[in-house]
Amino acid sequence: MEKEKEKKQLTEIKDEILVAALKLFAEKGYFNTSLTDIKDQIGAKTTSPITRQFKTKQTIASELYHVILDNLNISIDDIRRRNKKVVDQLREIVDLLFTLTVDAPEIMRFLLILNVTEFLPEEKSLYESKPFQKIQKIFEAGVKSGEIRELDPVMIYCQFFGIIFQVITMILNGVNGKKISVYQSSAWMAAWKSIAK
Amino acid sequence: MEKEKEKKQLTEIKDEILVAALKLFAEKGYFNTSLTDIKDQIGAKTTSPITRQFKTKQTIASELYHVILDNLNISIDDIRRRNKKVVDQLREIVDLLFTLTVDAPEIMRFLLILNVTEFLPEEKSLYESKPFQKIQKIFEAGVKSGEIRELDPVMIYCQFFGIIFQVITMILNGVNGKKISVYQSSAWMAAWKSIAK
DNA sequence: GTCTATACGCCGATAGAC
DNA sequence: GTCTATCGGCGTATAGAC
Repeated sequence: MEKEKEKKQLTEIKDEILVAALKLFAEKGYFNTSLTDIKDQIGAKTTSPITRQFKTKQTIASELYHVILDNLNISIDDIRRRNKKVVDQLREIVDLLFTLTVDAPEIMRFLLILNVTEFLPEEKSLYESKPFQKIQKIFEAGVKSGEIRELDPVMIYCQFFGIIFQVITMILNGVNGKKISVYQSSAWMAAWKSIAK
Repeated sequence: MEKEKEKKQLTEIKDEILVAALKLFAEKGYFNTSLTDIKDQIGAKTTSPITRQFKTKQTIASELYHVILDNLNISIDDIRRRNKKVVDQLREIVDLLFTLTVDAPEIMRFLLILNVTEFLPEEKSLYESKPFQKIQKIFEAGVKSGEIRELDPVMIYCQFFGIIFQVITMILNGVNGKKISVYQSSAWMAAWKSIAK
């Protein structure tokens, strides 16, 4: 049996910090969250463990953003591999986003509600990020295959994700209406219908 | 001839501060803007004129938010008065929002891109604000009159403004595509079509 | 790898002369 | 109503002992 370690592994503590930071950023925003808050959240006595792993507070947010986008990217690759038709791919992507909204709202708050460019000026916007560029390739394929109408690419993105993101934002801000699953299918239908041939 | 005043009027300086703050908030965000920045923007030597008119920095943002919403509210009343059909009212509201996007992008950035609740936790979200509650009354009337489909009220809002806001956000972030007027009419058509009977 | 202690800067806000 | 001067506080980040 492995002896219980008091001092945590590097990767372990790093993840712990990222999770804590994500939670706080999503709750209060980046600027309203201090390193002291993060320190309290992980139950440390000082901010040393944090500043050791990450040079600056910005680095935490930056790594967080990358981890989230990378995971999204992997999921989208998986979805593309498993589904042939564009409509099925998009449907699964929407399902994924709503699942995240319910199971990990912090992630969706970070992506949709926080203005990431305000504290990470170097980073690309969501629209220009790898996973969402990939999704725009899917739109393109859909236009070619005749599943999607021949609209301006920017408009396709805006119509589809405008609706999806607005509904998710509502849920994140706590609309007191129907069940989430109802909004999910309504959102999907409206978003798809707005671009489908 | 009136003698040139060195000391500015109260309301005059107040407006000047609000305009300066709006510009900087929209550019860099609330937290990246210091009172010193605002002071420089209005060409004062110290922050005294600012802290005299507004007790705190938050107050500036708060008054700004109210002024913007009040003006929007007035415009919407005017639009409702001048147009009978719901479709015409909504069309004019969309025109107004796009006009603001071109002529006063700071205002739209403040409303759509900044996360207002992060620095004004007491204030209502855009969705719950007076002018947008009023617009939801218009949606309601449209459903009654048969111009709009019988959808969930939240979904009507999300479909219509999801598309409109997403397009405006794209423009504010500088999409390098078609002319704005093209996006404007495309956005209107898509948004209206998504809720029209 | 975590602690104590501390430095440093910046910003918001105030007091009082002019 | 604007200036000079200054205070207090917070938050980031660092240095060095354990």
